[in-house]
Amino acid sequence: MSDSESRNFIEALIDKDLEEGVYDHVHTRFPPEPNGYLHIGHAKAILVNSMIAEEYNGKFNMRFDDTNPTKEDIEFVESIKADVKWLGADWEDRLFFASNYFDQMYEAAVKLIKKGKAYVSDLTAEQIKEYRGSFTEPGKEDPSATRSIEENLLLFSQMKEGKFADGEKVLRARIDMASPNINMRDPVIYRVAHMTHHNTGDKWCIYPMYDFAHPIEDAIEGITHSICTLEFEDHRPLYDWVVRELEYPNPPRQIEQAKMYLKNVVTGKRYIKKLVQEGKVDGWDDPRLVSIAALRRRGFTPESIRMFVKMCGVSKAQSVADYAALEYCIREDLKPKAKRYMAVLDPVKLIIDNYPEDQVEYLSGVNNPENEELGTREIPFGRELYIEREDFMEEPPKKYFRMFPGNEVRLMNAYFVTCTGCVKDENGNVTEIHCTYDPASKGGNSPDGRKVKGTIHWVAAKTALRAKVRLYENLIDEEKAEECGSIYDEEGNVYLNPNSLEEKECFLEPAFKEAKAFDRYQFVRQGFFCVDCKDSTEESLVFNRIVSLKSSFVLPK
RNA sequence: AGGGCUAUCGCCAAACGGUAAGGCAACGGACUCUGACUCCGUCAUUUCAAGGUUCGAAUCCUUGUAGCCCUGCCA
Repeated sequence: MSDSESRNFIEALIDKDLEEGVYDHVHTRFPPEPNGYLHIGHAKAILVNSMIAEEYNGKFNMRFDDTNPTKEDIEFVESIKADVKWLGADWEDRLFFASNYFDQMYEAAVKLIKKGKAYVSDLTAEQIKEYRGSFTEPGKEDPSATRSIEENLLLFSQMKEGKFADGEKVLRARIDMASPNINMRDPVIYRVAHMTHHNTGDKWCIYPMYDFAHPIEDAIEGITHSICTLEFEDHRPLYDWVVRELEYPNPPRQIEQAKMYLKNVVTGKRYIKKLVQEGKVDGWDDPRLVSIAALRRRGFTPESIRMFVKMCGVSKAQSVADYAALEYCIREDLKPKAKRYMAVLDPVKLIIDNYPEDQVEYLSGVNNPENEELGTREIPFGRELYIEREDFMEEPPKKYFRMFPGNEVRLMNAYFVTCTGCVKDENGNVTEIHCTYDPASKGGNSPDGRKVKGTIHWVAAKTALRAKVRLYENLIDEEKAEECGSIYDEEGNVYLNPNSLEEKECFLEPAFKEAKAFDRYQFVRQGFFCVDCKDSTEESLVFNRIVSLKSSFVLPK
């Protein structure tokens, strides 16, 4: 995942493990709980795990950590699988569910009880909390802790058999009620929950807690390096305790890395849910969001997200990545892949006065000058065209080299034209621009070798296709955020400008007739666009702007 | 008795006692049938702070400071 000179801390740890013979191979996993949609933050977890496996010629597992039926839903399993697959993380035939290990987990709990390392507690949730102590005070011994092994075994099997109501009994690990690490103060490892599980149905009414279940899942699957996020650092002693007490031969090692955050972007389920419910966004895959589904619909490629994750790197320092870095990655990826077609987003008519009235001719255009494999296409040309309103100025500032009266420019792939003037309505708005063309400059070059400084794009009026484009604005100018009605999170960070979706009617060249969902194009000087797979129909295309190009000519004040 | 973790350019991030990589962003300039792209150049005498050890410190020691996480029968 990076060059040999520059190893991140995870690679350094793995290198050391391999060198010292702690492990002789590498096996990682991505263990989501199926309780929501995946977002850009998960992409890091997925890709760091899978890329490490690839790098070390190891294996990568997909595993649903479904140990709490109260929060999970089968609905999410398929969407998570689809997203992980789309990102290119390959679990081959290793798709697992923690719930399939419930028998082994039960046996593991019995083993702990037999070792005197676990006991059934009669305390209520409130009492357990009270007995746990606080940051500055040690906890108190659970009165149930003195029960005999036989009694514990009996009680635990009764828990399993459904003899107790939810919350009536729990199984606790016996560790250290005075530990400065609160996770070690006899953590609950099994609770009673009479609930139908999406995978095991009504077979179980007791379910293992994360801290107990996770190390067992890893150990069963032969995971070597269990990569998780920083907030689990305090849980590592417990993770190690579990695999040690259960006497697994080659226990996995937990490694914690920082989460990935993006500036001015929401990943919190709570916030997104609210946006969806209030109708502020179109759903979990609204292109303004950063769920994997939204990024895909917006037009981001899996390659670009992989590039982004690599670029951001791995460390333990809490950090917030710049959205600009993600945009760089998609531009970089699409540059050689996207066909560069012409589209006019803000049209104004251009009339070539010396071009024959009813003539239509076809001109050849290269689809991507940087990638010949993308071929060429025929573009119809005629007397009346549409050009971008911003490509004409009656009184141009210095260094403006597009169209203005008296100036000659190139119509891309077509002819040199010289602007002769414009027609305005009673309000002074330009309604028509006039010019003359040089028939000798067909194809975009003049035989006499004269140069023009400007090249502009165009679409022939008669054959133009109409479509809808959406221009998203997700990089928020913090100063203007308030006036555009932005939504803030609890800490006051801007995370969505609800007005940032601007829809425009635009004109396209006829070649777009072939456009399909997920086709990506570069509209000359307008950035990269993707055909929206959700909203496009046979008759009407809808494009989402994936990312804009860097700023072009900006009018001087 | 509180514990754990982190601090290197606007944003990521290397450097593991031998004299501060790289990428993004930004800014100059060249080139151009996309004012994009590409190219070339600039961008940390200094690593949260203050002391100390050393010929030599971002790296070791001391004392501070700041941020994040932990008192679910969530993961």
